[in-house]
Amino acid sequence: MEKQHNLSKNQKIIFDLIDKSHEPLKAYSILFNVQKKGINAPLQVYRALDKLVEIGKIHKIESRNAFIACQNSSCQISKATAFSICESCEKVSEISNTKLSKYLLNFTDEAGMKYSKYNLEFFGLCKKCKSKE
Amino acid sequence: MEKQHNLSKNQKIIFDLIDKSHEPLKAYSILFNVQKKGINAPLQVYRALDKLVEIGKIHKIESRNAFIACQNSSCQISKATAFSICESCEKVSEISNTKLSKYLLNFTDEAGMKYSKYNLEFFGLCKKCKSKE
DNA sequence: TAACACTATGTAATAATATAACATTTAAAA
DNA sequence: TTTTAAATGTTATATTATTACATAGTGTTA
Ligand SMILES: [Zn+2]
Ligand SMILES: [Zn+2]
Ligand SMILES: [Zn+2]
Ligand SMILES: [Zn+2]
Repeated sequence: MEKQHNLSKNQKIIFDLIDKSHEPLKAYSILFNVQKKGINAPLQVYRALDKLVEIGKIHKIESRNAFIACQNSSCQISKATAFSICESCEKVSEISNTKLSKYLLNFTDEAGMKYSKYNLEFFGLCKKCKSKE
Repeated sequence: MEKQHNLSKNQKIIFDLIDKSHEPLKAYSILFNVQKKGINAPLQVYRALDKLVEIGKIHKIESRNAFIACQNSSCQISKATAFSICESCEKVSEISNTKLSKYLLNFTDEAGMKYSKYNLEFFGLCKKCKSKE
């Protein structure tokens, strides 16, 4: 059972926008879209994003500086994330694969270190783009 | 046998700086450090960085917006990269592990897709920082 | 209730990261 | 040589993110 986080006003506005979106959203595009709701400054957006990332409701796609809602209700820890990114249409999907996450959380490096946190981004062509080639 | 890339003047200056460094370097820190060599503008740095990433001489640490020299002579393709990042001292090491890369390059997602390119960043505490806890 | 700690908000200014546009030069290939 | 591609130089600007400071709400506890 995960801890219940009651989102604040700004957090809820911004989460709802990201959650409704079918593509990753960038901070300033979010800002533009929530100005009618009274959020006027970048910092208001970044603060909400930081919190939402921290509690695992959204993830940052590092290679794109963009944010998507978590698709995996069990990953609200937000510490072991994997995504597939289409290099043609920029479609991003979260990968929820138990075997993969187990493998990576058990991975031991040369120095014998294990890591409880990782971010993995796969790149390629999505099905749709592949068929168009 | 990899293709030999003869670096241009700016590329060589910037690669040498990154290669000598014991930590990832950020673009504007690079700019500052090469101004005495006649490189004056951000774009000159970014162009060299883009090329060096493309040919696999350096990698970008996406979560840090910083660049390190490739430690793995066989990965000049620059398409399958893994790093460990210390969240305390920010030390970054490239992970060269055949089993890991084989596992990830063979990974098949729910839709049956395989990916020939990925970037993986592990986070934790390095040995030194762990012992200080 | 009052005092306190903690979280969130509002606002302005600015820092840090990255690209667009255009002119010129150099190097490699045909 | 002619042509093509790659690299450079320069200015301006776009995009992403944080610092600093003031204020307001929320929950806890004395
Ligand atoms: Zn998730
Ligand atoms: Zn696609
Ligand atoms: Zn490498
Ligand atoms: Zn460390």
